[in-house]
Amino acid sequence: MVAALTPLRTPSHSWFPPLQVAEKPSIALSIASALSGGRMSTRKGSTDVHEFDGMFQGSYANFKVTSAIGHVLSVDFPPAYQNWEGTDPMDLFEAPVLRSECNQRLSDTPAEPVKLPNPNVIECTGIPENEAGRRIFRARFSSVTEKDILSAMDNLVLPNKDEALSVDARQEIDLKVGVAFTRFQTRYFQGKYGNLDSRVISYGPCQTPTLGFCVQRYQQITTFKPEKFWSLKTYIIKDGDEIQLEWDRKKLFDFDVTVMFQKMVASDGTLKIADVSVKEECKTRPSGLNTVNMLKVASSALGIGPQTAMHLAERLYTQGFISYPRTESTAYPASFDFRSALAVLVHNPLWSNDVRTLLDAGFVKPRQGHDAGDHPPITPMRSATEEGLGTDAWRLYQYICQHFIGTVSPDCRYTRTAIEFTSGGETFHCVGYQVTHKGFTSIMPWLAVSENSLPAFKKGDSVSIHKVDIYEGSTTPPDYLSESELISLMEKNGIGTDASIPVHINNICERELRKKVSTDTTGTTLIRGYQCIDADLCLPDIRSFIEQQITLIAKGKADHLQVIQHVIQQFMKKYSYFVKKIENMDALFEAQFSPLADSGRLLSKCGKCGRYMKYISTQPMRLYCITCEDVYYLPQNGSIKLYKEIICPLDGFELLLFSMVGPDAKSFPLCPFCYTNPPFEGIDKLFGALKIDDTGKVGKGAGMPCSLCPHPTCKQSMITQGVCACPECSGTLILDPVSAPKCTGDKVLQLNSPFDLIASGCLKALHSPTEDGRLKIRFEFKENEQSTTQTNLVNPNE
DNA sequence: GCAAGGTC
Repeated sequence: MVAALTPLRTPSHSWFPPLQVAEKPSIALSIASALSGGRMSTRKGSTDVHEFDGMFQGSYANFKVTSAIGHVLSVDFPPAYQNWEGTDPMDLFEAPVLRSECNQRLSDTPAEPVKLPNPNVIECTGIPENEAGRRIFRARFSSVTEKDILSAMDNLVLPNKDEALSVDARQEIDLKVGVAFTRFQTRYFQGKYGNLDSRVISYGPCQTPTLGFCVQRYQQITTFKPEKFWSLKTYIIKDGDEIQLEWDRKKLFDFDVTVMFQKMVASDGTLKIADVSVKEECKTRPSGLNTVNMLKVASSALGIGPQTAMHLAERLYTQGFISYPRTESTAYPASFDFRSALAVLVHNPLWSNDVRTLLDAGFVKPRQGHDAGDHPPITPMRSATEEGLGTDAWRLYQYICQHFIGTVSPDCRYTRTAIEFTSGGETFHCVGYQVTHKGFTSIMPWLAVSENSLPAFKKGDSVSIHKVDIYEGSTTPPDYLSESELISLMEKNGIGTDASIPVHINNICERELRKKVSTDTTGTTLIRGYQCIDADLCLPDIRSFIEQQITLIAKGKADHLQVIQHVIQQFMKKYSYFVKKIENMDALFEAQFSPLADSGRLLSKCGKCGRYMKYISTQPMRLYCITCEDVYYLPQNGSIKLYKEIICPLDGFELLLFSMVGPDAKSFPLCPFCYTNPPFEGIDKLFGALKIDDTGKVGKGAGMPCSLCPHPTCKQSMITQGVCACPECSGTLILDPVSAPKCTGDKVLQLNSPFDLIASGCLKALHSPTEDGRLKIRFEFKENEQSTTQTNLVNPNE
């Protein structure tokens, strides 16, 4: 599972030290500590580099250990496929994909700084593939312990390209499937309904089945039909106490039959004690705490959601209070020092008695759990107080401590006494519990066995019946799916991982797909839609299918390209069937949402039919022409109003003025049609409308406002409004059409697009003419809460 | 604006 990589060059003349690259910083630290016996020096950087001297394959060597930070490469579509308008989602399945660096550079490499990425990491080291003496190994260990790391170093293996290829395949499949379905259904429903009020209607092989679990339970509840049932409750009086006996038949769904049994028992009048059984039973202590179990307890017992719980746990980890919080393992490594771990907790009055007893009288080893080959279970490392941590962090820490102490405490032992009675041919019973050893339940009292003592009964004796009643009850639906139950279902079905489960749950909550209220939501409608078109789309099998296919790649049983092609083809079939049958889902949306024509208010005349369009102000902001049935998307996160009733000379649409929010917000005019359908080919490349960021990725959502338009005569275009080149970027300064000048003689300018303004941090640009005909331009920038100004002198016509 | 999965 965990791997470190050791590229080593040992040609006879040049000698390079072994470099080890772990998958994440926490593991680099563990490896370096284990190999150096804690005697290493650490250089801080984007990723820390730990250095120490030691022996490698029989020679002295200066080791360097560093790490990646999670995945090295992420995957996305090329710019040409980023445009929602111009791309048929179907084409995405066969589109090329680009891999780019996620968020990291290895901070120390023998050659050049890191360029690119399991082979990924190998390429990152910058050592050419055919370099003489390049030797690359993989250290495989099953737990991050000194013993396993040392033995992994003695048993190095060659890197496995198949495993890396299977990860790449999953990325590509998830991207193509998710994005294609998401874009199609978002566009389809946003183009028809005005009150969906969500930016996207997303689909994904993890998030959708997760939502499916919630909706499935919701459906069980709403379609539940309660049924009446009846039961016999028989009472006796023993030693002055009334005792209620349970009927072995529990309940019957037929009243007349229940009455018949009641008469049989009542006419007998006595109960014979048929059996008395006394058994010693035990409730076993927990095994080590892993992430998923911690999240379940946090949600159900502490009321802390998965996302928050993970944040708290990460903070507790970085502050040294607990061990690494992301782990699947519930088994401790054989070498784990429980005594030291316990000793850390001895001074906290809350559990000092329990801990002292365990240290003095002897503790037990935790129950054997599951060893996933990653980090040990989550364990307290340092003593803490509530004041030092804050309430919620403290409650989580307290649970982690109690759980740990529980794991090394004895099992809880109790005596279970069951008495069996017969009367009129019917059998009844009562059960008593008597705890003999509290064991771990004294530190985890919520798991305690509840005691109830029974008077002494002797087999063969008889007692008279005090009364026998009929109890009428009714079956009840299950509760809404709790977060804790959802986590269990996801884990059981292989949906997400310990790291991503909180993210998926958060996604469906944030996108308002899952609500606890008992009303239909977009989420329930979506799932009902999949159910009637292609139920596979919202079932967990969709994830297991992908996982099972890419496992073939990882195990070298199938060619990665063939697997990707096969899986993509399956999804293309599903996609085209879904598109063909979307009206079945639409029938459900129609019943729940209002058509665009009934939403919003009239604003701006359509250039095609001359009638006013509807402005939909719920996100995403857009215009809808009822006559033409066309939708025009607007810039988001701001306000929009009509702009001086000016008509775009290119298409006859009425211009709008968009204003961003905030104190220094900029405004710019736009034509609703041009904005998403730029009239000039290559506009994006010519004028930098689409921002290219540091990673070379094209920014999304930036359309063409008038201030980018190269129309030669229109008063709003860049050509007529442009003043000069911007000294800060490659753009052009444009006269701001609306900002009122604050000082006489000054005019407020803005860069060629509001996106540039934000990108360069420029708040304002004021200009005033100078005597020699040039313009004095003062720029105001804001960085780290500090405002600075810069003044430039320019010739207006250059 | 879109997936999932890593980690900060």
